[in-house]
Amino acid sequence: MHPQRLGYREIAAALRQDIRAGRYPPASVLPPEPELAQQYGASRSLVNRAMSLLAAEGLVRPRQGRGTIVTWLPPMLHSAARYSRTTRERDGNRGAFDSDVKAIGLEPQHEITVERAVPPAEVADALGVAHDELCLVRRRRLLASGIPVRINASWFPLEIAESTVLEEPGPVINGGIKSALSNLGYRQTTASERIVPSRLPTEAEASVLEISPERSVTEIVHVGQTAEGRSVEVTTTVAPAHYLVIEHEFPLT
Amino acid sequence: MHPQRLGYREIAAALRQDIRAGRYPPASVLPPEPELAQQYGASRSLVNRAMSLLAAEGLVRPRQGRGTIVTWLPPMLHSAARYSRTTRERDGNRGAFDSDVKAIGLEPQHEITVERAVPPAEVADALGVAHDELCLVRRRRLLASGIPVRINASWFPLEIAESTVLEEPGPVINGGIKSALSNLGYRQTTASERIVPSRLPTEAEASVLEISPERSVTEIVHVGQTAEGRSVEVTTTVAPAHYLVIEHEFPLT
DNA sequence: GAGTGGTCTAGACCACAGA
DNA sequence: CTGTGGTCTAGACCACTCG
Repeated sequence: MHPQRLGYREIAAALRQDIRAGRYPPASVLPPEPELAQQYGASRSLVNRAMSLLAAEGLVRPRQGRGTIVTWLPPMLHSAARYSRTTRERDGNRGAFDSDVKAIGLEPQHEITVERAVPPAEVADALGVAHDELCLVRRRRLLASGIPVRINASWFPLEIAESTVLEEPGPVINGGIKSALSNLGYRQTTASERIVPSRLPTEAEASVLEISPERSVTEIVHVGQTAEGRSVEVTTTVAPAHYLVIEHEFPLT
Repeated sequence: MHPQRLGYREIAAALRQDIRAGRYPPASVLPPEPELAQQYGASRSLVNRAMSLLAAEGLVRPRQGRGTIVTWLPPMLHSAARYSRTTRERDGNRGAFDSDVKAIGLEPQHEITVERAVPPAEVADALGVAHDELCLVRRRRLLASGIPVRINASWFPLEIAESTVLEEPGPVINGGIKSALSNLGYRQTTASERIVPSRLPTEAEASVLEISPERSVTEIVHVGQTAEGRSVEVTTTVAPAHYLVIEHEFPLT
């Protein structure tokens, strides 16, 4: 099949190209490693090492006993402007996510849970609540044909969110979270974001996103404030690195 | 030395901890792989695989014949607010970078080149010039004790920058680029940025940043515009992923 | 049970840097 | 020349999934 002996980087490159070219579509299963080894005239160890590269890049997700699933999603999903401020505020990206995923022939899925919990210290500080204070948290997990693409957690002080529309379970809040908060008398006028482009996932994140522990993630922490300077919403986003592109625009003084 | 047999992830974890704890400081050289193999009671193959993990994370840079150099830099350099808008505009981050690097006991270095070149299509489009039009480009490479930390390229239309202070070589432009452009009659009022948190480097980038091809990078494309909507400056930043943290604040409408 | 990926070894050869 | 990391093999055993 392949005339020359290839190195594991070259095997990875070949598979990478096949995947991006659509020869192995997203959510499909790659041929087993022994078969690929034969195709490329290499040992299975070598193919396995090539696979580790692709897994770390996020193109692929090997699972013991089940085979290796293609987790690469074409640029459409990452691409520009969709995650811009206006869209995000309008509907929490739900619509944009759904149409992006459908556009590449996959099935968008949402999992939403609403609960009361003590936020991590970083979030508590941003919200200005005590480290042991219960808050309301709305968690979402977005998937494309079973591939986890992003997780969100939106935190609100109980004082604000208790027994409001925010505490209702269900996939959509009419007009979005910021609109709902505004109706409750907490209109946000400024927001700040901290972006960590790449870090290793926590164990919990790796498990929920179904990625290997060495696959890095991008984290965005969004804090919304009212005109009085009160932080009323902290939303954290964690996605496997490369599933996100971020755009923003700002005035220069 | 180590009672139990460790897996390569565990060996990597042990080394990771040692590095972060300062047992192997930045820019120092790790013990050779055979020695580590003996320490951990494992084969060299295993240690080598652990090293691949650390290299992909960017904690370490193994070089044939020379040994494995620690390239991890403590959070101080990444940490918040330093790369915020105000600082970046003030002095192109030069001061902040120098003091960050010195604070961890390393030597900051800058390499600056100024030349005329045809920009990549993406930059040409952003500047609104033809794809074959010569532009002025100021390139910088920032290093900490020989470890490349970041590369920048600032592009300007020749029409604006020809024979101005922007074309002078040398490390600093008094007051920064935006100030210089303002003095030339091109005051910027808005900027937009596109952030690609994680992607594989081009060959050229991997070479200039001295990273392996599978070590991902973060890219920021910054476009500055005048009140008339003319793009007068495009600055691209590429850094090994995890050397950057980004913060910004914006008004909500 | 059969087939998948996950891990590991022992040893080998190579490319490169430096004394 | 020696010692470094880079690559590769052949084979082994394990853990997991599914029929």
